[in-house]
Amino acid sequence: MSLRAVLLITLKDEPATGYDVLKRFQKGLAHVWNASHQQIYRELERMYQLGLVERETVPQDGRPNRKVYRITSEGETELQQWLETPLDPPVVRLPLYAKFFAWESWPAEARTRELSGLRQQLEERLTTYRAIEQYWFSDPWSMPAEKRAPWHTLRLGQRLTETWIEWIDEITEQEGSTP
Amino acid sequence: MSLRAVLLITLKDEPATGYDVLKRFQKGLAHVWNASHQQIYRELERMYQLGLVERETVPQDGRPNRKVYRITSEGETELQQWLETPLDPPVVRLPLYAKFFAWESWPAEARTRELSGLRQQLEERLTTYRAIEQYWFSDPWSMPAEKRAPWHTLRLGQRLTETWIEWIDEITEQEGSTP
DNA sequence: GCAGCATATGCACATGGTTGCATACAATAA
DNA sequence: TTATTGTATGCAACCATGTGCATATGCTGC
Repeated sequence: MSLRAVLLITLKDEPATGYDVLKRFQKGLAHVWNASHQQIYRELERMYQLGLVERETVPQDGRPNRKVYRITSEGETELQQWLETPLDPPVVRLPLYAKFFAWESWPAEARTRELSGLRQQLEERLTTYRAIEQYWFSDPWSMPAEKRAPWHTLRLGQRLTETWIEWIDEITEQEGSTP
Repeated sequence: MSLRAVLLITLKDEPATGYDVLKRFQKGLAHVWNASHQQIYRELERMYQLGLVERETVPQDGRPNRKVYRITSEGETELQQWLETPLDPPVVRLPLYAKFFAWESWPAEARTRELSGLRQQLEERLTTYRAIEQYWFSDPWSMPAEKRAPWHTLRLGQRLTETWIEWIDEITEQEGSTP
């Protein structure tokens, strides 16, 4: 259901084809949401069947027609409802935790690789976050609240990533994972 | 694949029936991993077909037979391989983020409900974590490393939860979500 | 005496997501 | 010249997970 909501949000902002949405995900929304082109096309078709979006087929020569989707009032209602319904608490299910429970069988060398690899990914993520922040939100408080809102998600992402990194550093120090 | 690994880990620790595993999840592992009884029975059956576990059927009267599963050497190998392969970076896909991107359509009242509800859940989770820590890990450094390992996952859970709470508090202060 | 829970397993269906494959052409780079 | 990338859509199969239902009985508490 959440993918549907995300699609409705982005279509509300501006009508788009499946391909356009894919690009939006890849460009500005990758740290927030992601979906394969398959998932997007399928969901848009379903939403069309349900009347949540309408579409206009724009012919092109030499290429498949562009299907431009636009949110309908039914779609707006659906979105509104979703926004007003509190979300389920997210399920915790981290495979990494499982590895810690198998400590005895987990070779120290593999552990080092795992944790340092993860740490590097997290660092890269942080760099991305910082770049996005500088580019889009260099002065968030001069923005109106609705433009500023996405900045909050970025900030949370940053902090959670930082917490992860601190944790990894502590463990590698304590359990001697750096050989 | 991770559920399979988790099952292998817990079976390695001690042979068990599907039901036993379910109870282990509910008791000691809920904050780490969870799965419905359906998922467990189905996966155990599949693993049996693949030879990763063997089973002994213990008849009982008046009740379905107990099928006690035990890890095989093929299962051990599989687990070993899983432990040695670094995990994929976890996918970020938080529906809450989507709501922030729909700020304009998100009624302040719904936002308050959402965030304060979430905050409460997080507080409860923290309480649970602290209780587990006191009960199982009151003196982690006196434990051998392999017993202490699960404590690290608990610590990470705590810190991430705290980070979330701080973030919520900041937002509600800044954007005035507390009426 | 009966409701509800614990024990113990399982089928069937639905939803959400991934992966592989297919089509078709234009523009750009090697 | 050929290979790759970008535009644009879609089918089919599969994997992971969740939900509802079914079965059968013993034990515990009201």
